[in-house]
Amino acid sequence: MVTLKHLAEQLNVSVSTVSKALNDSPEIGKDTIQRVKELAKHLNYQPNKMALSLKSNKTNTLGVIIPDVLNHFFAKALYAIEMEATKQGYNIITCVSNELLSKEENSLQLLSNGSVDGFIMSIAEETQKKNKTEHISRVLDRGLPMVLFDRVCDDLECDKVIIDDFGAAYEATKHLLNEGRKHIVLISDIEKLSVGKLRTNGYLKALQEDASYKQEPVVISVTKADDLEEVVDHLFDSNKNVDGILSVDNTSGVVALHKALKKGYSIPEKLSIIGFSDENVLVFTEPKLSTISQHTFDIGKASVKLMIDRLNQKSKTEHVTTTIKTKLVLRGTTK
Amino acid sequence: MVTLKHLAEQLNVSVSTVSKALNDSPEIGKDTIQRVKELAKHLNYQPNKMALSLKSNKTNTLGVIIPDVLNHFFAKALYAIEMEATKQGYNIITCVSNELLSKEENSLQLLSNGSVDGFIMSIAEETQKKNKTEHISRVLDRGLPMVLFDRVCDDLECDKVIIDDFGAAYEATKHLLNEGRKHIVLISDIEKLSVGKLRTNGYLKALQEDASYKQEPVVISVTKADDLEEVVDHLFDSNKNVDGILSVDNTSGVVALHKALKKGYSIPEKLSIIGFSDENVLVFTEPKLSTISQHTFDIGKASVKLMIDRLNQKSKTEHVTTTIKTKLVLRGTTK
DNA sequence: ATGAAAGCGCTAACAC
DNA sequence: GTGTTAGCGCTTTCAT
Repeated sequence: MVTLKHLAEQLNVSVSTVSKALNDSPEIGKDTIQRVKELAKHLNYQPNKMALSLKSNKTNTLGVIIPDVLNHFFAKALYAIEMEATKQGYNIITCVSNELLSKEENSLQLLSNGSVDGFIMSIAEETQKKNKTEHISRVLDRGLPMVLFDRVCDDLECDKVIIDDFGAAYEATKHLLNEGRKHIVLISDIEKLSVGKLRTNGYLKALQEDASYKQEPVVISVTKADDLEEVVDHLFDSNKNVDGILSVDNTSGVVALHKALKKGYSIPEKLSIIGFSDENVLVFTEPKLSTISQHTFDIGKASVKLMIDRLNQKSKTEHVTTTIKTKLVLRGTTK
Repeated sequence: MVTLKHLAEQLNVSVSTVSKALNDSPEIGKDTIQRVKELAKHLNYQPNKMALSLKSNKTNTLGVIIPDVLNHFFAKALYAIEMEATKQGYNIITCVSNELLSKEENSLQLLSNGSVDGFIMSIAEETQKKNKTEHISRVLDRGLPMVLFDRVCDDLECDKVIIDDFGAAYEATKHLLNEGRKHIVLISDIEKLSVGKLRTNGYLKALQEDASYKQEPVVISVTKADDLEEVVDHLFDSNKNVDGILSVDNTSGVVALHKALKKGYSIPEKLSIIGFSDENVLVFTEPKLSTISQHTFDIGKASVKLMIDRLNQKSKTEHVTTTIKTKLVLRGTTK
């Protein structure tokens, strides 16, 4: 690795002269600057990142902790975060909590030693279930900024990026109601998560507000351990006259569509389906699934922006929560 | 941030004493060690990562560059890499090349300044098409080790993790032949990639070796710009008597299955389909898609192991190529 | 216009 | 058993 010292020796000047020259200091003569820069380029000199960080106490690196890369939502958020961070001159260190509290604690702990300037994170399922926040507060107390996205925690004082989960589910349910649906079932594999509960509440609220809707709400909660296909099969068996399905997670909408078609439901004539899925599943559906689009890319991007803003201001300002708009995109599975 | 200096001042000893005590040096008295460790724990002391790295010239961080996080194969590889790296005490800095040569060059350049101890990477599509390798050689020349996985380049002298792409496709084609299939079509959206070419060659070889197979091979190459569903529709229109489909990429097998069912093919009686897809798509298929399992998790894990081995040995040994076994998993879309 | 020296936080060879 | 010192690569204040 080429260092300032090497350049200095070769040019018979001091290290500090080289440093200043490379930083275009007005103290240094034009010709010297020229000579230094030429050699630096020629030798492909790169300022050592660690030395820079040690000196400046800034790493230009963000810690990103997501619950699951195999979940397309988080993969896309990660993608957006990486894009935007790169654009802003930041690297990202990625950790996957695997929905586990212990891994989340561990990652936070390990990266809080000057490895990163701040964290962008979405809370693990286990953490939300157990409602643990000390490991996060500890980070905050150390003065490391944190942006929470999607799965947040109201008790924590930090910047957040969310969508209007309640409103999105409410609106989707309203749409089904307006289609004249009389037996709308909600299916969710995220009932234990903050976002899942909000979405369910949106669904319940919409039904409740509709005086002409007589049916009891039906919430089908699937866990990771369950066989999703079996649960969906059972849904159709035990709700013979279902005419609307709202899936508030990534995959169950697609599965419901497949199963419904197989059972001979005519879609969307007899049955409407709306999912929370990403566009990536559309290629696997026919008719195309109507979805609530979360604008995942915007969520990731906004998280980085919030973080950079926070890092760039010395004075502690109020924490902000950005809400990304969702959009109900009607396709082939709704009227 | 708590430093050795803080501890030293509070305890009225020197910084080096504190350092040695925390590292259990035999030079230091038992009681001193005790006192130091207690205070360190109490103050939640964490050794500064940057100082450590600067001193030791090791970062305990790996640079991971993948072409596309939204591709489930790479997401899973990333997951495995993160898991194994964490297990071995390494962090990973993730960059997404987005299949672009320029981003790949950029990431490599930016992280070659002492940010990472080595790189684990899979080559971008554009890079493979243009057959550029200078940016990679430059990294290698600097003495930074690199492990290439999946999409490798034969000209580069470094460790590699691959699967037997040729053999896997060959074996799958053989299976279709043994089923008595007489009109087997290959579909691929990765014809431009090293792995795609190898798989196609495996298919061609198997057909060629079978004297009783009279049909000309049919290779349908899809690009990102094409509408996959349209191409698949066209496949069935222009190959009326197709009775076997080998999809060598992630998604086209699933799409082919859906389209075939819609067109009324009885599967697997009249038509067999084998995909290279990950298990994650199975929930969307009925009957379940038969696939070539790539053991993606093992690929990621092996990459990290190779890297750590390389980092742990001073002497330059021969570069090694690890081949991960694939497995043909027969499910509902084959006889 | 250039250089010497200090210091970021840490380790380790070398005193005492 | 503990302290002093130098040095990792860099920036920056303060001399010259």
